[in-house]
Amino acid sequence: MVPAVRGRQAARGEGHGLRRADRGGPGDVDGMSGDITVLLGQRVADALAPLGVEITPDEALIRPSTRPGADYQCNVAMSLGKKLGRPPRELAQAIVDGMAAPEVEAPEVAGPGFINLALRTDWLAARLSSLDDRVGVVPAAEPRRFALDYSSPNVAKEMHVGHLRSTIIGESLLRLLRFAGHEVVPHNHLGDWGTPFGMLIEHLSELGWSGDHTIGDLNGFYQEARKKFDADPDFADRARLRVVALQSGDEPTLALWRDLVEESTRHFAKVYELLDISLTPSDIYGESFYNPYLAEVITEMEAQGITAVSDGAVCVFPPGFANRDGDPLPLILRKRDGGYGYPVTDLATVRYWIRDRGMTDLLYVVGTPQAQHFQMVFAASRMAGYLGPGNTAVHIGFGTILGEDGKTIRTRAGGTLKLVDLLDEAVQHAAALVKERSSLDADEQAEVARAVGIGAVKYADLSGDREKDYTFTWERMLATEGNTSVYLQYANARIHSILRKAGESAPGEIVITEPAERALALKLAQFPTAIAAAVEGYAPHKLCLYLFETATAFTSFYDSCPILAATTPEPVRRSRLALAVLTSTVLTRGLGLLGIEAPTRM
RNA sequence: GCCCCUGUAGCUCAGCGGAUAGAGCAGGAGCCUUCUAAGCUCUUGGCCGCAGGUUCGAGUCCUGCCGGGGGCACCA
Repeated sequence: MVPAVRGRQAARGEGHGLRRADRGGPGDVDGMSGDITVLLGQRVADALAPLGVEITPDEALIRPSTRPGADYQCNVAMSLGKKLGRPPRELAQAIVDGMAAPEVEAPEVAGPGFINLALRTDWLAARLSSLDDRVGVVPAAEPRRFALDYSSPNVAKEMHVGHLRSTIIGESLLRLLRFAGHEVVPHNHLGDWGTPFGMLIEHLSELGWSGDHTIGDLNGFYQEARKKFDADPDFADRARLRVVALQSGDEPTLALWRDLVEESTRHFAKVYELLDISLTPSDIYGESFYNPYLAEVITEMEAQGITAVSDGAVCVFPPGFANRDGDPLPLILRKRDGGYGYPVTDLATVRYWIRDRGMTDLLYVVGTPQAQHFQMVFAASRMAGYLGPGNTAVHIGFGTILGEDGKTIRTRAGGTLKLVDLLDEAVQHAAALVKERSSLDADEQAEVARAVGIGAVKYADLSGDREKDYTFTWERMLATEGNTSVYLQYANARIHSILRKAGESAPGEIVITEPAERALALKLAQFPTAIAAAVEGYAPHKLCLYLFETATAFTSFYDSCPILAATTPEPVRRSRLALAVLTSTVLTRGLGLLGIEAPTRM
């Protein structure tokens, strides 16, 4: 049985580096914080200090409120009252009495000890007027250095749906973390090494490789090689010799291997371009890259006495992991036959990025089935000292994409769905939708269809909790209503339409009078909170939800607050234009952080 | 057998120990001579899988069951 070429995404924590304390800059205490909940939390903390209670802004338990007349609530008095032995309502009142918060109306104590907080509308307006295109997001005061492993397709195979989520989620995290002020080095952990390459290279060699094949040929090529391997023992023997030749650096073998890698890299680049993914060939750190370090890693771990030989294999047994029989579960570093076990590559990865590249945090965007593997790798890395106390390693797992039948998505014939085919279909669906609705010319429609189709695929992937499976349906994905990228893009396009028609009217000072204006303004001011939530949890869906709420707030505003109508007084028009511009900035920026384009016309 | 993820409206999903659990779709009722109706407004719809526990307070935390998915030594 020949192992398939399987990489990270084939079938496949700890604490993380972003605590709330990392949020916001030094401006937190002087009212310049991007995140209003941090600002309000600081106000409450300041009010508590004279009472001899020290808390962080986070511990003030500021939460958005759904009650009429309140924007936020503070829940700290109940829990704190218990600890201090004071009635919660009394403590809440003491906080209210001692609170100096020019941004809020008079706070009110309610119920068992809630403090209701309403932002002053004029403060809100002034704040929005002061925002630039970062919309209030303050870069991290103490930036981290992240090594981000995502996408990770396999050489000699076309990308398929199994690579989609890692690629999309990873790209969004890359953009989010960088926007939040962190350093991020992406790396593409290609499946480009191991026993299957013996078979592939041997087959390639026998065919007389001319170098002008396409990856489409290579997909079938893989199957041929495999068939041959299973049917012809002589070929199988030659394939095994090729593995040895490859690993010992035989130049003709390596040359063929490089051809495979280069051809695959060209294919990946094409898919990445279509998907608007940042990864380039220089971000490739495939399995082969770590090959030279594997022996050292094993030697080091042996020298530390943390390895054991079991059934002839060199293993590490991180505590707390058991197999079916309840026996300790190993990470196999070196197999009985002398070959390397795949865990050692991941250990070498940890060592390389932390020790050699000086990263502080490691992120792995890999399917949830590999959760245990990563837990064990991280545990072993701690044992070996590759991960220190100041480092974190996080497995960013995600669920499976399901077809409408609830099973893993496949072609009608039952084969693996090629990613390019899927994306082409998305663009085609979008093109049909655009043609039906749009008055743009054909070229513009094609460009919009691309943005809408690709955006829909990405948004569908990003808008739910990433740990859950999700069902892939064109109908829901491309719905023009509801929480979809199309709805967000449309809202943004409408704004641009207004701006084009605004003529000599320019955005001006924001003055809030109407309820719909205030609701929109509040949403816009919460952009930094949404970014912080998405970054802290490595959870792009939190940004999606925020953007959807912002878009609905805008369309309600659009409906009830005419901007360019002749009856709208000039100052109001200028204020509303400013709100519209800011909304567009938020939507464009937000979609951009998800890796989705925001066309100005649709 | 052990471990991980998961169960919230008919459907797809949010929900951070806080007040009466929220959206969208679908269903029902309205709204375009006015900035893109790919839109807006109103509305019906819930034993948050079940049972205990923790506490001022549990969809949220803990324990045990039940259902769904996944993983568990030489493939990667």
